Amino acid sequence: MSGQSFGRDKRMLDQASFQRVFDEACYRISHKNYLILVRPNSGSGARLGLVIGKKKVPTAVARNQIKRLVRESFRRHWTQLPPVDVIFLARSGLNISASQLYTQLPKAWIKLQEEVKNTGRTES
RNA sequence: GGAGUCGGCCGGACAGUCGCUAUCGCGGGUGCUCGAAUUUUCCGUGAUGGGAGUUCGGGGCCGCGAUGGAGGAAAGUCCGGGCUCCGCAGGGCAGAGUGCCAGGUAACGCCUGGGGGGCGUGAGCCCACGGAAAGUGCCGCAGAAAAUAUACCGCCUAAGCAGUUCGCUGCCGGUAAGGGUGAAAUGGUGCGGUAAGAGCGCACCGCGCAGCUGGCAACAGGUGUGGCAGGGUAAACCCCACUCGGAGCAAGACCAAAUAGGAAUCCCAUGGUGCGGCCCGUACCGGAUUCGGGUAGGUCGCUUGAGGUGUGUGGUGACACACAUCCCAGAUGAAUGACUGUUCUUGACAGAACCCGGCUUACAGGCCGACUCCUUUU
Repeated sequence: MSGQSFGRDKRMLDQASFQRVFDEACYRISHKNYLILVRPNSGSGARLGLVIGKKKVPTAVARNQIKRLVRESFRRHWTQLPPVDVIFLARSGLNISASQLYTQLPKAWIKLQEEVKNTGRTES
């Protein structure tokens, strides 16, 4: 399996997984336009979940674009990430340009990686 | 050349790398799952039994390869169908919708053709376009009066009465021509007529009625006749004609763990516990297998269809028919993308969610065809 792939094992697929992260998120990375919640998982690698509300991003085209950008960025940086569940939440006003979001996200992944390393917490 | 009308089409392109998803093919890659076989083997009971392995086949997963992968509006969810489930003897009422005529269609509030009215020099465009003598309601402001009519400014003084300076004045009246108000004032114009006037009479126009001609019809034309009914509003109630059962793919169908409870059959023990002093009796308490309901979850529904394209035939046309040919998204925490490069005209509105036919709304820019008006040149 290549590190660049983005199969079903790297996505959060059911309600239960989402609820676990919402209930006990260990880390959160906040930005004006989005919020990232993180919780270590027992699996083999990081998994991504997306929450893009219709009220936050009104048009379907914009929602799709944001999802694709975040997924793409996650896919590229997956090898650097510890085994955690990540939820990307859109906040209102996330209608910024595509390239802007794409350049911001790597910083968030690096920050996430360092924070997990420093605290050293893992799934017990 | 300029201005414009109508109809149709396109909605950046190409290459490379890395991804997502569906289908197909290949691969003894597979520690998952289902079924069958088994001369294999292990465990266990009081009894039926329960695993493990091997072989074969299917599915899933994994790898590789090939191919396909958002729209003209996918949108708004405003109409009409298909498809599901529920309801339903038949009829009526209520409610909702539609509303010139004919045709097309599975159906429509859609489309086509025609009629009528309005706008435009024109190509063309627009119309909720049945009924106001069935009834009810409403009609601001202005105006005398907004609907069983009425008389503000006016006009007249013929007839009757009174007065008189014999000019006329007043009363009783007549009238709706003119003015003024308004979106709208009880047909219009002209002539006659009259005291002044008035469909009071006549001509033409308008309107109503009757029959005639053309047309399937809406309607049009012309003939005769009636002096004229009588404001507007029906996207006010209403009347008339026609149409309509309800819910929606979270429809619906199937498979089905774990846990709890239920039913049936078999097995052995005639055992334990409660009631009881004891027997009898009665209630509850095992194991195995099977069955039905059913939750999480999964599968189907799910894309071959009132389908696209081409040709021919019929029709003014919407469209229909025949033949040939093609298969063109099917996701489900929800795919159809990202990056790099080249190029042009620098890319708008915008994302399928059961499927079709419409309507409406949004939209950078571009292409094609037909037609109209103006101007110039030959």
